[in-house]
Amino acid sequence: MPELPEVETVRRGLNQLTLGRKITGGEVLLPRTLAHPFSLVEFDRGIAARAIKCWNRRGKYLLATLDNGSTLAVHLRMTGQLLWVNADTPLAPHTRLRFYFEGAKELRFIDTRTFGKIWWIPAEVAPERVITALQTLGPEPLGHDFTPEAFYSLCRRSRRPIKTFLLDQTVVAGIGNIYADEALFKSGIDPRTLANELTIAQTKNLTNAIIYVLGEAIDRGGTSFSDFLHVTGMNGNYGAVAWVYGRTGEECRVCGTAIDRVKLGGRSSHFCPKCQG
DNA sequence: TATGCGGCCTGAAGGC
DNA sequence: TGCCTTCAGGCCGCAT
Repeated sequence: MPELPEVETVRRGLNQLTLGRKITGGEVLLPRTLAHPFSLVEFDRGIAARAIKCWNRRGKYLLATLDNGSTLAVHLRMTGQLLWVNADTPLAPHTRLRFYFEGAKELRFIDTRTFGKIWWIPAEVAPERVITALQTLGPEPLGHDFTPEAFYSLCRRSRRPIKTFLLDQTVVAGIGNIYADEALFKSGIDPRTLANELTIAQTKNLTNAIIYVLGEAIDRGGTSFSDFLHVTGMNGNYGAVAWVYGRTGEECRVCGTAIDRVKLGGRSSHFCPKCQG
């Protein structure tokens, strides 16, 4: 599922391929994919004849600024993919939305489980007013605001298991199940540990581990655990080096102990009972 | 206010 | 072989 590294990889790809390109129109194949506006006509009118100035990222949100100041936003959720293809490329199953571009190119939104969302927001409306979750997003983990001190201060106020805490996008933006497990392994912390029971040293280790695993995954072009594809259709390759995620029963790469799995907040957590004891 | 949990959704995998 | 159940998980809304 796309987390920060995958979304960042997609953003970089989109900036290479679509910048300055003019959208000629769109087609919404699954109406519930469109979160805003509700009217398909208004959406089509909003994006038509607009060029893409740049793609930015906030947490797991992709935000494109168009040449008239309006915003095109995309959240891939679990299985969403953006693919840049020639217009004559056969339509893949689960294609939910198509953006037509000059030069017989298309940007297609493909989403098996249909959780993904797309917004078009006019220039006179702040994106945060429509996508209200943007108002409460926590700091970017690879930004200057994400410090061990600030993170420790937040941890002190929560009695949730640290794994559940990390998945809260208001705490830190962009972390999902995969990288939460990986960062907790890297810092030697049991995912069931209550956030407010972490020591200063542990929160510092965890902060550094989050920054490390996210940075490494971006360098490798995102994970290939599940449905993630680069905009050109290439797989990322982080999955080959995962420490614990998706490795239940397999030997820990450090100590050889079998990787264990527990449910926390309805989500699977993978960990090494010895290294994270 | 903080926390937990169900629902949404579809394909894959496992059990019978 | 075919059917049924379970599982995967990001986010939202509701209940406690």
